[in-house]
Amino acid sequence: MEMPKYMTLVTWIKNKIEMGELKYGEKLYSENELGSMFGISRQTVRQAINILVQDKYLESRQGSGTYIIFNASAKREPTMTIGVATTYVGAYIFPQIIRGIENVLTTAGYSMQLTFTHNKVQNESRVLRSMLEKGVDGMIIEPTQSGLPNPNFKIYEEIQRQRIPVLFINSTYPGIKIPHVSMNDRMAGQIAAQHLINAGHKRIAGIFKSDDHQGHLRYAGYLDALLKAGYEIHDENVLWYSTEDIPDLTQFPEIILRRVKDCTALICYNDEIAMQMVDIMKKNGIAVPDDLSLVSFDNSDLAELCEIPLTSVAHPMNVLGKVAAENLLHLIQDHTFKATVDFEPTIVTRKSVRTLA
Amino acid sequence: MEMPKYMTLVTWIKNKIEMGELKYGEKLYSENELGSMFGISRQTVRQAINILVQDKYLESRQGSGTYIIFNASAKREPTMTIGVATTYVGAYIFPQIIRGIENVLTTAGYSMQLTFTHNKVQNESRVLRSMLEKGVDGMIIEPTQSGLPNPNFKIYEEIQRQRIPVLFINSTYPGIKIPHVSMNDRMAGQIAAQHLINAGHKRIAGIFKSDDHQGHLRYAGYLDALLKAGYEIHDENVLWYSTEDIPDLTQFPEIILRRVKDCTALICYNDEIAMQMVDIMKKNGIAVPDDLSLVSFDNSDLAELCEIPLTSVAHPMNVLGKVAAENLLHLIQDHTFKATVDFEPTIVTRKSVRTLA
DNA sequence: TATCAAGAAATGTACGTACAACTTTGTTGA
DNA sequence: TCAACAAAGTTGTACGTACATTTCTTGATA
Repeated sequence: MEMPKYMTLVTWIKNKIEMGELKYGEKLYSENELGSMFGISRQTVRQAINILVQDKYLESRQGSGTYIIFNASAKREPTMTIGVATTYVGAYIFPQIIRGIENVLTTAGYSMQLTFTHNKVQNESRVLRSMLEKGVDGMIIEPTQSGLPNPNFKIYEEIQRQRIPVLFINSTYPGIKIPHVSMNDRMAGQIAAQHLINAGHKRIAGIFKSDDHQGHLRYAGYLDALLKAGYEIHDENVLWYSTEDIPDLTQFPEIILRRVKDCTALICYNDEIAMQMVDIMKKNGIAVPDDLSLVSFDNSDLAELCEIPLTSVAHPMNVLGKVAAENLLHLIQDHTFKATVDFEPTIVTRKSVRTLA
Repeated sequence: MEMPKYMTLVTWIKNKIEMGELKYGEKLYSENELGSMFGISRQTVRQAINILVQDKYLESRQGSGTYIIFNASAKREPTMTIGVATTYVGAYIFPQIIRGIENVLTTAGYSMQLTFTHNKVQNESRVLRSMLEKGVDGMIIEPTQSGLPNPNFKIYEEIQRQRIPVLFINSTYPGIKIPHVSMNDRMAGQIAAQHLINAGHKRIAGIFKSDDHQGHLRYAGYLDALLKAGYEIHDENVLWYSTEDIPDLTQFPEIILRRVKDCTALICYNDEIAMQMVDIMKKNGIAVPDDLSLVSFDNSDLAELCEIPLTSVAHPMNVLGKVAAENLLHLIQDHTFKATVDFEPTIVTRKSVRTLA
């Protein structure tokens, strides 16, 4: 005999549950019914049901019947662990965000299971599966490659099916219904450009990240401001880069110099890029801010410590982490909680922008 | 009927095991034997045995018999989770260390449960207890307040009793037998002082952290070098500070200025402090390095980004994290593995030291 | 002495019966 | 209308039998 009769019944019932044909709380067929349905004895049916009760798929109530319970989610006892996955950690704004999250979680008695995706979708996939397997009470995820279509959406479906609360930070995947806590990046882009326009700049170049949704939004905001001011858009002044190119950006200064030609200002995707730009400009005899004004994003330590302190649109950083963690805890309590927050950006003025006459 | 027959058999067997009358690996009576011993049918015996198999007391092997195995508590199954507790995360060298650890753990299929103690022993206590409760396969701990006697040693005893591998990073508690992976701080202190001595400096001040064992060691190395060179030690040139004072150090410049009086050089506990010193000196008309040479520790980003780039003794950072994680995984495999590593420090020369004529 | 095969012994699967304990539901009676 | 009761339905306990599958032992054979 290949598979014991009770085993075929086990898999049959499991399938029914996982396909959603038998839902949470519903009553299963009675032992006698199943017996006659499958042409097996009641004892054999009981054997199958016992296994599923052990695996927390079913629950038997004497005198009443056998009921379906969610195997992993609804009946799972809390692990008091929250899975957190950010793209990077090395430095920059990430440690601040993580600190914000950790503070809240620890205070609430949770612990944080932290992983980094290095902005690779395969890693995101692996991380999410691992969290599902370990059984976390909730997840805070910084989406990877959010500018591109997301291949992990099947996993997100499974997570939602298991009713595990998830919150995105910094970005989202367009078209996925998961709450997010981030800076309003479009408004941030708009503010950055507007700041330069107010300072009298008319021809403004931009460097944006192509594989992040954030990059797209900041670019959109940049366009908003230019269009509102009635200035022309020049495609040749916009440089898109993807994550893999970052280390090389300083290696090819001519590409950048070509973009900023005729421009009096440049908007950089983040402080890190802006700092590299300061370096490139210095080496090529372009003075910042006298010849070229710079505005960047995130207002990290780098903006302060840069040779020419950078005017930068402030990222909430540890406040964002704090709010994300708090909202996730709310979500765990109440699955209908509206957890999405868009932080209003503010700009911090330093010395990298020159006001034109 | 008060208690079902199969239940009385369950408790009887459980008792036999817990009383030590049936030991690990031994064979239980056969189902038929138990049946006749208790005057019950084989089916009923099987019901009892099934329960004990589920509870990990017994293990049935077809054709052979039923055997006693360690019950759940003694035979804890791996959680594939490593608890990591560092003091801070906000920035500085910590993200690098954490990245190093995370990389190794993730590659090996483990996940990292990360917490921060903020260098408070109460937090360390809470964190360790939580890890014990959650059940981690190993721990990487950065000791808090390692300069002071450790009040958590009871917990460390319990951890060792449960044979959970632990590894300290960056520091240790003197007198506790737990392996550690850190920089050789005494040698680092010695190298820092020697570098200044070689540059012709004779009167060298120092700022050290009093509540870290690291601080004590770096101070000891500083003394080593001065004594070896035959220079006098001046207590009034050494400033000790504790963690709580850090934000205030720039608030009381006169305390620092008093210490560096008559000195041509200053050794700072870390880059963060050194950077504050640069600030204070600038505000008080003391030029670095012309009037005062500075050497610091850790060789973090700050050393590079500082107004006056700092000569600093290099901290291995992410290599340290990597090695710590690797050694902990070794320890999990083999509890006798010698996991202690002292990294040999090297000094990175920048512009904060002036060579005296 | 070593090898192999048969048989004994153990657990695994499957069916059957009987009754106990409990829950649900519908009916009866005050 | 409500409470008590009865009946039906469901799972829980317990016994029995039969045969399958696997492991271990033993004895015969080369």
